[in-house]
Amino acid sequence: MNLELTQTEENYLKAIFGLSVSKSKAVSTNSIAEKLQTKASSVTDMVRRLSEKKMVDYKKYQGVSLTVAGKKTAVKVIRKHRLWEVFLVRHLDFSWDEVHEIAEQLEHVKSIKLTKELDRFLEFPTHDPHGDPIPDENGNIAYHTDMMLSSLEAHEKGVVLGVKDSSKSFLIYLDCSGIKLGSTISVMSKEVFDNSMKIEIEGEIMSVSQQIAKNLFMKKLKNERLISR
Amino acid sequence: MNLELTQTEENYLKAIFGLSVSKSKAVSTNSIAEKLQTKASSVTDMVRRLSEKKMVDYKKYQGVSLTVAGKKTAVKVIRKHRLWEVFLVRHLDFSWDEVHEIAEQLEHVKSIKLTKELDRFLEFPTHDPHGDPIPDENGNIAYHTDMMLSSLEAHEKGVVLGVKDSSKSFLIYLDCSGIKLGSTISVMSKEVFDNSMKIEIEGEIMSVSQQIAKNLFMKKLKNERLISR
DNA sequence: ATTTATTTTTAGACTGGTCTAAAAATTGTT
DNA sequence: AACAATTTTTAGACCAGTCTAAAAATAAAT
Repeated sequence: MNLELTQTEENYLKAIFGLSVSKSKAVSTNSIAEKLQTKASSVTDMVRRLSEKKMVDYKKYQGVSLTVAGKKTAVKVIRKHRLWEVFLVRHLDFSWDEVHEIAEQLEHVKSIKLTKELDRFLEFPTHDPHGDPIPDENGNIAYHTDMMLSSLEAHEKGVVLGVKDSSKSFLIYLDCSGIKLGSTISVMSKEVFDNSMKIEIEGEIMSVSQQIAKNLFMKKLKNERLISR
Repeated sequence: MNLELTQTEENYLKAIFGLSVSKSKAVSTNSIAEKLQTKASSVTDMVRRLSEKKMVDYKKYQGVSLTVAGKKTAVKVIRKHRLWEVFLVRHLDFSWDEVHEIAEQLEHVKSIKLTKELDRFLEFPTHDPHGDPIPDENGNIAYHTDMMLSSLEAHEKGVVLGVKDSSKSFLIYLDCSGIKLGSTISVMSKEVFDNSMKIEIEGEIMSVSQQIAKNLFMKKLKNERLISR
């Protein structure tokens, strides 16, 4: 058995990692299949291989969870992915909704020195262009425990730190609406019946659905209205 | 049949391209096998596939040659390889003997915009760290027709432009000897019996074998001795 | 608790890429 | 021209990764 991991295997580990963040329990075959756009039977096969390589714990019909080695590998790949995203946006003029698929390829390039030097070149960034934290060399992740836009109340304001859903369509929506990382948003009012919000951003007033508001990480700002009173 | 090329297929095209530069005739199965460290039977299989994809012309027992499409693809991959090498050396503190294997991975990342932006970011370099020319966006390659060190005569001097053999061991040898791109070398004398040369480089005097001298591209400099006469 | 629905796994087949061993074609030598 | 040596191709097998279709296990519903 070859101990080196293929790109596919790394992608499986990443997917399992992503799924096990929210649920602390074992991850189901079907959920992995859905996330990777493949079939459950393929997942079963792969999970068995990863189990032989001691990357996941797996008991038939009981789902999978990452071993320490598996988690370590997944985090390394995520680190590379996010570092490349920073590079693409900062130096190659990509916008944040374009970088994902390219980073998906770059994340599998194998060279410890490469990752290290890239990190240094980028001056040790802590977050990628979507606001997601970049794991450090030892695999530690500084999750930001900030609130979502949806949990801000009327007359409060905050700064956009990142997105939870980083699907292309969502990112494009944000671009079109002029919502960027670092944008300051003031909540004007909240509709009771659908939880949509009227917000003000750089002078513009617009409405966002709860769906949108639930996917924007915000840093709440001291409310100036209170101060000026 | 899938028209997208796999990394392996791209590597075969690159190898065939490399082999057909020197020999204008069709390339032999064995030479490809040797270059790619694989077996002749594997080459036959792959060449048949590439032939179906109209990337090579192939007649049994008659060797292979690239079609226009095949050459175009090969050159694109080489372009990406060399651009990444420039990036690694210039911005990530790699030395020229370390970059090859990483560039072998990066060259397969698929994104037209990526290549374009990388080129711009690097300010449109014309040569990679080994002195090899970087094909332009249209696939044109500016081969330098300069001479080898071995063809310089005693009392002549020149500047190191690049290497022909870019094997790791050779590059390491050059590093240790203090021979760099841009170094000025003066030929002191040539031994008749083994064609080795006594050279002077940055004040140091050393001896290089013909083997070495035949693999260094040089730009001959006007001989100051002649001028001062 | 038995039946039904869902999830998961197996079995078997396909593709891309590789190999070994043997057959076929080409080239070299006398 | 005939034999030997070399090169190239075929045949058959294997691994990684995928699929479909069917079987087995688990979960849900009555």
